[in-house]
Amino acid sequence: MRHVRGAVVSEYEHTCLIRGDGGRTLRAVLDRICNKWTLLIVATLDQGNVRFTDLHHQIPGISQRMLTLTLRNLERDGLVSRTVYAEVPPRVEYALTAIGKSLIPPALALAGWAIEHVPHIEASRAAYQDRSR
Amino acid sequence: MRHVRGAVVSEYEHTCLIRGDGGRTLRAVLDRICNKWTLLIVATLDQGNVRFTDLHHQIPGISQRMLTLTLRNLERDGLVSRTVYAEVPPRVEYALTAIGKSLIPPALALAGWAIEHVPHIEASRAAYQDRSR
DNA sequence: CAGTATCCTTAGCGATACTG
DNA sequence: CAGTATCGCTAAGGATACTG
Repeated sequence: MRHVRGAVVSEYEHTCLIRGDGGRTLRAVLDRICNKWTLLIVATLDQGNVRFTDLHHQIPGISQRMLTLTLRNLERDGLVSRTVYAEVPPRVEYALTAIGKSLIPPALALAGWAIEHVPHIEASRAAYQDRSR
Repeated sequence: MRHVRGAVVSEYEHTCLIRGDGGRTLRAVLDRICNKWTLLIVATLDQGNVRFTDLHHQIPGISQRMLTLTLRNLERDGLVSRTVYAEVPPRVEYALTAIGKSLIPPALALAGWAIEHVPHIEASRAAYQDRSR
């Protein structure tokens, strides 16, 4: 319960965090986060410094192209740091920044919700299919 | 704390919630949630029963088409209920189901993160732009 | 009021091949 | 090792017009 201009406001008002500016702030995040590989990469980088090839091996199914692109976006947004070592053969290590790390708890909240509810959602989808036949 | 091949492993192991099945469960949710309108609609429906036209007015910028499509998907996944009243003119009310409501806390976690970090992220993007000029 | 139907553009992604 | 470059597909979404 919260108070706004003296009135007691029920829980639903919290959702103004979501609807706030017409959803623009939330969407700014969703647009960066909700692509196919970002959260997987962030979760993988949570173990510390990781090299390009290690990421490639630890994330099944990702192509070099998408790994590079997603890492560039994460670097550009300041969630991931990229360190190049002047060696031969070249070595590049990626790591989460403080902001990158701070993304993990909310991501875990979503993952927890997923694990809890996805089975029911899939059942619901299947039932919906049957109805329209 | 857990041990892997004799080494002590810290918190990062929590992220197996995300990486678990190669990220399939999490992606099943992200795929439904991360489109442009879903979370906005869910947040708007948190106020209770809402009619189609009310949703249309309360969500700035959404087209009839996308409102219908997104609502259908939410209904199909069991997050939203749809009630048709046999009246003239027609009346249709949408509401969150229990599962739909349960999505709000994780969504708020993400929205909170967004509000806290998006300014810094945008600054980082701008700086990145400048560097490549 | 509460939708459908149609057309169209763009962004995301995969596959493949090549390189400093 | 750590990437680029190019091509091609598909799905998301917007604009507009129509309807039981």
